[in-house]
Amino acid sequence: MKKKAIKKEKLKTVRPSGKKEESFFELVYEVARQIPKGRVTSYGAIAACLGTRLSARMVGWAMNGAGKVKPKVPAHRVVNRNGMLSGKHHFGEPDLMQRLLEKEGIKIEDDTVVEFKKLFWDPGAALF
DNA sequence: CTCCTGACTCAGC
DNA sequence: GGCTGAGCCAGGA
Repeated sequence: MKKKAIKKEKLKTVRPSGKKEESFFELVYEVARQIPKGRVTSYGAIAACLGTRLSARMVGWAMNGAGKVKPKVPAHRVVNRNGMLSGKHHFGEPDLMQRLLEKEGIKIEDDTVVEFKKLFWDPGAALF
């Protein structure tokens, strides 16, 4: 297990050379799709993985079309930094997101992922 | 073309 | 210790 060594990492300009001009959205989609089942991540983590943790908003915004793109993006595995299901209201039904997570073995309490810290999946460590 | 909002996060008060 | 403001990028009116 790796400790949280990502304290003040330098903002490395992650420029996927070779890849096409993938917009922030597509990058977010790709990362979100890499989330293993039974694991969750935060918007900031994805944003930070892309190099811009300040654009965490865009991550959430990108999720706006998560269920529209193909393959479908497991946006329900993406929560805010506190582990709270901030986007549950955008799944059509507020209980849908929680149900999906519980189906994967993730316990949800008070709209928050239990042991979120433990189930937290770091895209930066997993992909790189 | 311009303005604003939006599923976040950090820093400041 | 809680709330507010500012920053990010992209899409919609």
